[in-house]
Amino acid sequence: MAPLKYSKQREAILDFLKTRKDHPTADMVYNSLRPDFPNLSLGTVYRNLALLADLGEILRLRVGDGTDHFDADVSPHYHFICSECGSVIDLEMGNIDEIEDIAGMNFDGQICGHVTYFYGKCGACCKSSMS
Amino acid sequence: MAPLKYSKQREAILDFLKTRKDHPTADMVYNSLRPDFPNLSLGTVYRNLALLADLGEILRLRVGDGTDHFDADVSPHYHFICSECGSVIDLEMGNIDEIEDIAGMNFDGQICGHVTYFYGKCGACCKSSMS
DNA sequence: AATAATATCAGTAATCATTACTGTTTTGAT
DNA sequence: ATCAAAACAGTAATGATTACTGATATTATT
Repeated sequence: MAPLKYSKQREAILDFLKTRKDHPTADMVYNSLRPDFPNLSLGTVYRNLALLADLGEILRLRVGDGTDHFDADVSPHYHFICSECGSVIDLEMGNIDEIEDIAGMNFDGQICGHVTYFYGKCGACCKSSMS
Repeated sequence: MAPLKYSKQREAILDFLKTRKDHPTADMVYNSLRPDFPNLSLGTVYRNLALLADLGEILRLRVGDGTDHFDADVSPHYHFICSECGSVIDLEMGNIDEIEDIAGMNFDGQICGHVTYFYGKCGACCKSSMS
């Protein structure tokens, strides 16, 4: 209904996200692209991140630190958030979709998805806190 | 270091939360208490909810709808969020703590917690959408 | 019961992430 | 080359939350 037109800003935002494994926020994307796009608008970054997330080309991560993070890896996987440094890290783990079956056992609605974030102290923070 | 003093506003906020199973937001708490506390301040509600959450007397739920919900039931349990009506519903389900072990298998940090929210269509919305 | 110290309050202003608006520029089809 | 509309930059507005300020309430001490 609303044909999508090309924009080099959107392409740059998606390309940038694909080069990163650290799940940047909108503001990080904005600041990283500013050298190449001196008059890029923060609103453009937000609009395109929302659009790409709606299209399913990226993931929007609400990790609970007050600002959304984004991930160009849309394959099913989970995330860990370090309670100390705040970094968001991919987890390599087997699937746990059976938790939806467990959750649905005594529930009269339809469960069709879940989000899970793991918390704790990341490897780097573990090392640096050893005396 | 900072001795806690009694306040009837804080007591009322906690008491109110204990009467509810629908996980109200700060604004809902505020509006529900206004008849009894005509000059209650929204800031007071926010401050006390944050304080109670820090003390572990209530849970802060970041369900992803942009505004935090609160729960006076601090026993371990999970939540379902209806994608249609937005209601937050307690789930009665067995424990799934083994997902932390699964997540930790190929991870070099320490995992000490997780949050999981289940999404879908609640029982009421399922019924009302049947023609 | 009066006093003093300070936690808490009400009311308001400020902050921060995000979204909406407006007039201009780009895109893509004719 | 022309035109409709998608997208833009820049800015204003929104909404949830937090911080500030001077007044009030609570608690311990006299």
